[in-house]
Amino acid sequence: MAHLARAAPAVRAQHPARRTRRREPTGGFLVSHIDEAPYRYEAGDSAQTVAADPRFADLAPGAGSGVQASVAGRVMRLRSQGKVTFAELRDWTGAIQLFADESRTPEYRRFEALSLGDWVGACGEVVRTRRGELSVRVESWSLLARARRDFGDKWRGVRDIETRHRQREVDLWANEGVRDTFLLRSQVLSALRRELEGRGFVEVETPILHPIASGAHARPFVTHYNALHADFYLRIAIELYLKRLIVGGFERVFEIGRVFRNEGLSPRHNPEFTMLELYQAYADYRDMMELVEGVVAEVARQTKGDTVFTYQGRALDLSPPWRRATMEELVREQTGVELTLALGRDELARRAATLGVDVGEHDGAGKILQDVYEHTTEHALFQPVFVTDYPKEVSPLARDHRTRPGYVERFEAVVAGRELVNAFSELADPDEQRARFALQAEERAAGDEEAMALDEEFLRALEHGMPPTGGIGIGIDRLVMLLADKANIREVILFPALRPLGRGEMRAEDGEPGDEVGEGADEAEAAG
RNA sequence: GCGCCUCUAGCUCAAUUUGGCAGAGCAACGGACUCUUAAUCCGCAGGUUCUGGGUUCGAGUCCCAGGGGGCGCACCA
Repeated sequence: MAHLARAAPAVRAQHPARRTRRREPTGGFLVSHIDEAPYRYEAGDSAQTVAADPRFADLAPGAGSGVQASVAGRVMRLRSQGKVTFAELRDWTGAIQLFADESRTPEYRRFEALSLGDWVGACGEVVRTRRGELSVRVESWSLLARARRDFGDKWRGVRDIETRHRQREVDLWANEGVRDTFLLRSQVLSALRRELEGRGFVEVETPILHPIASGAHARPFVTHYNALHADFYLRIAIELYLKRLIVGGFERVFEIGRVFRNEGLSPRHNPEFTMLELYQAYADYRDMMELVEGVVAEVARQTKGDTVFTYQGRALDLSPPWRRATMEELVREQTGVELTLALGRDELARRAATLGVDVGEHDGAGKILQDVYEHTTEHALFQPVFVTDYPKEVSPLARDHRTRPGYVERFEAVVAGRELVNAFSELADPDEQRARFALQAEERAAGDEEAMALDEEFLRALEHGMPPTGGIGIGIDRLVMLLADKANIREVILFPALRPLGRGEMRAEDGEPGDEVGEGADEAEAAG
């Protein structure tokens, strides 16, 4: 409270707004017949279709094509040269130059006075300038919208990371490659759906507001449903509802959606992130491995053109089959230390300590094994690997391993040192599942706030009978990071979570035009 | 939550190691120019140096507290 009072927004707002003030040019041609801010504009061509049109490929410098084109976009470069002006117009597809000259362009002086960032629609003959640049000669034009703020340095764009993430709309225009990253993200989602549908999977949508947040180890966000006088939770996983659909007869089902976990931010964690969860009846975790490596490789092929590419300077090969190794094999490989549940809790704790891994008082053998793996080994696994056979203790939803007591049939696919996929042969026995939840309740009682909550409706569903089922969860943001070669998750999320700006800061930046005395007249006139 | 780093004009950055009048490029604004490609040239303007205290004759610079951001740790399947 104290710091809010000190922000004194009213005082700060009296200072001149920091935004770049753009005024109507005062050259004596304020009365205009140029259509400004029309309700619609029909551009028959895109920058790309004009630039790539074979009819213009051999157009000689200084020659006209006799073909009319009509384009719309933002003015991103402007070079005025007396009685001719060149403008680079950028639209979704690319860029095309506009060429205006005093003799042909209506209200040429007004065109010349455009600002960078203005939205313009223009049409005219496609010509090649004397210097060889393919251009649309402006024979009519509209000012579709004005830019009253600029996009930063013409050459270097906007470097400030905070601005880039808070004002993504600016980042998208100011910095090269940003749009491509998000376009790639869209293509990845699209390819995933295509691949899954091609394998007979059906996409569904289950609730995001959950009365009980379960299905993962995580703390939820809490919200309140007024009509029901009840607290609800934003989902931390999609799992339990999807398995109920398997019970309901959806044999191959998936959902791509946002899940929410109330935890810290990091270059690899955003509190809301996109998860793909998928369940397949009659399948086990080995089937899931084949599915994962097949689908991920295919998505890479469709979006990157290859399953081999560089990630953060290192060659990464996603071609199937991926290596399969147990957690214990990998730990031994990495540390030289033999760890197995058969050693017992105390011996495991001793060996963990020699590896510099802290062991909690309540940690069981399984938790210790997992901690050692995560602290010593996971980050070192760069090429894709299926890490298999997790301790039962840390896997309350996975089915007992068919041959190894104390373990479950679970794997994580690790790529570039990070978990990309978590999957298992699903536990289907309702009594066993209830017992697993009971163990989780004990852990919760012992202080583990992330221990999984018991979901009675899910247990009832299992009592109706769930066939053998394989299931997987894929972190979509991390998959996109890999394919887009980004080290920070915020680079692949359009609007990542950031601390909200204080009221004072917004106020100061959005000062009313009136607080600059003497300039209001120009703006008022221009509006008429 | 803890530690380290960081915050200067709309944007990108300067501001001698060791405190001495806060600058440049870009864009913006006014103007010149009939073929530009980060055009060029002339002119003009632009600042609570994140905020609040303190030390000092003097603070962008040093100290304390707070805020935003980055990275690491913790947390986190």
